[in-house]
Amino acid sequence: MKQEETVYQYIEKAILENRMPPGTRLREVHLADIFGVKRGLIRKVLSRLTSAKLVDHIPNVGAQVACPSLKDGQDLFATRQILEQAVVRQLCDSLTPSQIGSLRDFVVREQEAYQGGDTQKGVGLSARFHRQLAELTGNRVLLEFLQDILNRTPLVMMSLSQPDSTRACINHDHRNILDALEAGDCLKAVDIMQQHLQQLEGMFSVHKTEPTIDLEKIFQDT
Amino acid sequence: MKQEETVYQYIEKAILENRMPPGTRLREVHLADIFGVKRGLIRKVLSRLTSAKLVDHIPNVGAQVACPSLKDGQDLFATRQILEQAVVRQLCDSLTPSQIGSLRDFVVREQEAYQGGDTQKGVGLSARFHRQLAELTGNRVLLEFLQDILNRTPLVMMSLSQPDSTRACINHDHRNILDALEAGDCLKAVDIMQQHLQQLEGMFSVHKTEPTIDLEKIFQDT
DNA sequence: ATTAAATATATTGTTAACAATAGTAATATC
DNA sequence: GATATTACTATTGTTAACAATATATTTAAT
Repeated sequence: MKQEETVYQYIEKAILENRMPPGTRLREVHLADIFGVKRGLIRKVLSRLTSAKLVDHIPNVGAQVACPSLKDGQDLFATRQILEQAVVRQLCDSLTPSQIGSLRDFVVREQEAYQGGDTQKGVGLSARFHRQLAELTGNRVLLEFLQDILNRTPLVMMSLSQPDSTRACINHDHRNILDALEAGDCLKAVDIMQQHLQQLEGMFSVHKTEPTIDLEKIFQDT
Repeated sequence: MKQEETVYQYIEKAILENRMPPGTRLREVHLADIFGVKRGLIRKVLSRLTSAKLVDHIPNVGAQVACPSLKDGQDLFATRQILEQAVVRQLCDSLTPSQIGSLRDFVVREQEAYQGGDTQKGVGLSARFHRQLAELTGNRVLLEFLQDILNRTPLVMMSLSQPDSTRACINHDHRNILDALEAGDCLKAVDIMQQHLQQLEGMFSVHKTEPTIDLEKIFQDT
């Protein structure tokens, strides 16, 4: 495969899997040495990751793993609600039995991963489930947008939620969504999706408040 | 302003205003000469325009103004329906009188442009109206996605619609949407938006069919 | 001992030269 | 004359050296 693509995916994967916490510096020569490539190539990759909002770039200083704000997370989830509810609504009267079957396979594999203690894999498969739903609409623009959101979500959760919170999709919700879709119960399917995402959002938005370093307050007693 | 940004916006503007038809070759040295900048800078700009899908890039051959397919246009409009209906739904019970006022100013300016024969300006202001609605939701992710769609739309219309078709937003629709929003009639506002976009989409999807160069058919009598 | 200034180092940003590739024209071969 | 081969030109892609900037360290001054 094309070298640039390989390096891009390595770094992207490391960010998505939360192996590099937000704020981690990404030095060009360092990365170039690690992957055995020239600095120019790293530069292109970092530039792409920056426009994907997985990396923050400060001119003349460098790149670091992105640190999404609380508002970023809220806007992300609000938009995700819009898109995923639309996805479910559209799939409700268009899914074939074989498509439902392949979705059920996903859910089973996801459950196995969680039960086997492989949370990392479970989280990945959860995202894949949501992605798969979008893909089945056949709308590539919609898929692209949702993929964008799904990619940014782990950083949001990492930045803003407690480390002990499980951060996983609730598996039975996925199953219930499929049941409702199979039954053609559109309203129910949308409703479960809505609550499902709301619950996920609840995992971070409660815990941390916007880090508005309010200098006023800090120096109020000086 | 930063040189790269300036050049980016010049080229972007030329594409958005349909001054360069889809397929137009964008040669690096040529552009570098025109803007009096180095080739490396042009390269970065073209790369960014490519990920914005305004430019197609063929490895080792070069860049050209993007040629969106019929399916691209359909997916774009389907997603736009989802986003803009959500925007209207959200604004229905949150718009302040002053916000409605500033939106009305937009519509007036748009109408003046069309009546003054400046279709170019009118089309631009139409897009600005839709953008403004999204901006008033305060959701930056949503705005980013809709802006992306609005930017790609002129190329879709150019690629796929008849040259004589007016390609403009119907001005009174905008006014009617505002009226419904002001009256707090959410269902009506959404309905007008839906029809409005459907009408816009109708301007291209009817006219041209996917250019599936079906070699089978061409050589069927040989 | 603290602050300020100067120096050194590390890092990003730019560019000009080179390499690789694709497209085009010219030449040779049948 | 049509086709294949070769040489040429235009264009994109890569790289190593250089420039500019920011950070860290040292030195000097009070």
